Amino acid sequence: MQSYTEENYLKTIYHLAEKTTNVQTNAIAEQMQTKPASVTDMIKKLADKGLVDYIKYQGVTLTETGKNTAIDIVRKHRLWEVFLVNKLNFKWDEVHDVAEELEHIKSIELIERLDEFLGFPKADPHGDPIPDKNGRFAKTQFIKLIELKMGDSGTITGVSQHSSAFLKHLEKLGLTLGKQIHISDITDFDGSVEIRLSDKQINISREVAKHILISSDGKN
Amino acid sequence: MQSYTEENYLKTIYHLAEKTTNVQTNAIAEQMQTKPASVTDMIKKLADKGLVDYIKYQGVTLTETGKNTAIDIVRKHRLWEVFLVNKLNFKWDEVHDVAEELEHIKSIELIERLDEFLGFPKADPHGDPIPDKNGRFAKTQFIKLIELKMGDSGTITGVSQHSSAFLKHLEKLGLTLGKQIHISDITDFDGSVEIRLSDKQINISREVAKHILISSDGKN
DNA sequence: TTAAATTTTTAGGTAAATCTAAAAATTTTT
DNA sequence: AAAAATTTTTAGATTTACCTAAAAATTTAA
Repeated sequence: MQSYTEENYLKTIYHLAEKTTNVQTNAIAEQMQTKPASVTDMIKKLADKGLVDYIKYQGVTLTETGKNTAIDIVRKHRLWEVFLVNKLNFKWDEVHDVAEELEHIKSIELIERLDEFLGFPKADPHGDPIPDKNGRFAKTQFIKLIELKMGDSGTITGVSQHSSAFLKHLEKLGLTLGKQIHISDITDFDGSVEIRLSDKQINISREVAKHILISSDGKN
Repeated sequence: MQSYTEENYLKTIYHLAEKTTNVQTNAIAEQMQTKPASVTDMIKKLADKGLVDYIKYQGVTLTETGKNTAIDIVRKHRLWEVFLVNKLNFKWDEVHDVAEELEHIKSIELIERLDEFLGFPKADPHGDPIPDKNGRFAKTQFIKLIELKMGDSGTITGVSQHSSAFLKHLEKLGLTLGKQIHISDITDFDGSVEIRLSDKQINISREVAKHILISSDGKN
C-alpha cells in the first residue's frame, strides 16, 4: 500500500517518463513543487519498495509494479474527471484539482462501479485515454495542430496542456473536443494558423496550435 | 483549513457529544483507535485553533466553528453514501469505509453539485439526516423499536448501529428503510419481538430491536 | 582536458501525528 | 477521608515528508 505522497510521486514519474526514458531528480522536484533533496529521499524509499529502479545520479525508471500502480492512479483520475464533467456539469477547465484528490480514494470496487456508471468511457474530458481495469489503453495517434499543412482537415481529439487559462481560451474560441477543423491558411509573419470551423473562421497563435491534438481524417 | 486527521477528531467529538456533553479523552481515543496521550496532544492543537473548548482533565466541547466544521464533514459523508447506494448500487452495509475517505475531499463546489445531482436528499441510506449547506437539519423524532408496545405500528426510518454484520442481518430479515411494521407480540421469556410485515411475520431479538428506529405513524 | 556550471546527494534539522512509560489529577470505594 | 482505581497529562521518542546548506558527481564550455 502506498501513501498519498508516494502515489503522487509515481504518477509524476510516469508522466515524465512519457517524454524521457530516465526521469531526473530536478524534473520531479519541479513537477511536485518540492526540492531536489526531498525527491532523492523519496526515490530511495520507492526504490526500497521495488517501485522504481534507481541508480545514483542517473535518475529513475518505474518498475513493472510501479508502472502498474501509476497507471491505476491515472485511470482513477481520468474516470473522476469524466464523472465531474458528465454528471456534475463541471467545465473541462475546473476538474483537475478535485480529481487530483479523488484519485487517491482506495477502493477497487468503487472505481469499477464508477467506470460502469459512466458507461466505460475511453477518454477523459481532455481527450486523454482512460486505461481499463487491466491497465490497458490504446496508444492514441494524435498530430499536433501546428504540424498540419494548409488545406489539411481533422477533428480535435485532445489537448497537451491542461491549464485552466488555456482550456478557457479554447472554449471561448469554440475549439472543443470533437470539432471538425480545416486549415485555411498559415500566416508567414508569425506562424499563426487560420482555421475554418463549420460555422466560422478563426485565427490562433502558434503557441495555441502547439497544444491542440488532431486526429486527421484525411488530407484535402 | 484542517488536516485529514483534525477533521476526523472533530467528527468523532461531534458524534460523541450527541450522547454526553463533555467528551472524554478516553472515549475519543477508543473511537479513533489511538492512545489517550495522542488525543491529549491533538485536543490541545484543536483548542489552539479555536475549534474546541478544553479544560485539563475535564474533556472537550466543540466551539461554534468546530461544530460547523464537524457538521460539514457529516454532510459530505452522508451525501457520498447516498451517491454510492443510489448511483453506484452499493449495499447500505458496504458504503461506510469509502465514505470515510470521500468525506475529506475539499471542494465546496463539488459537494453542492453532488447534492443537486442526488436531488437534495434529506437522509442517508441508514436514515441519518443530511445537513443542508448551511448545516441545518431536522432533529429526527425516532423511537427505538424496543420501546414500542404490543399492537403498535410504525415505519422503519433509521438504525442506530452501522456495522456491516447488523445491516446485513436486517437486510436478510427484510427490515429495510421504509418498511411498515406492526408489533404483534413481545415474548415474555427473552423479550424478543414478534413483528408483522406486509408479507410475513418474523421474530427479532431485543438486541436487534434496540437498534432499529421507528417513526410511529399512530398506535392501534 | 581542465575549469565552470549544473545536477544530485548527503548531513543535519523541523513539524505533524503518533507512541510508551511515568507522573499527576480525579473519581470511586472502603 | 484515606486508599485504590481510573483517567488524563507530561516527557521523551519515533516516523514521514519535508527543508537548507554544503559536498560530491556529472555535464558543458573554454
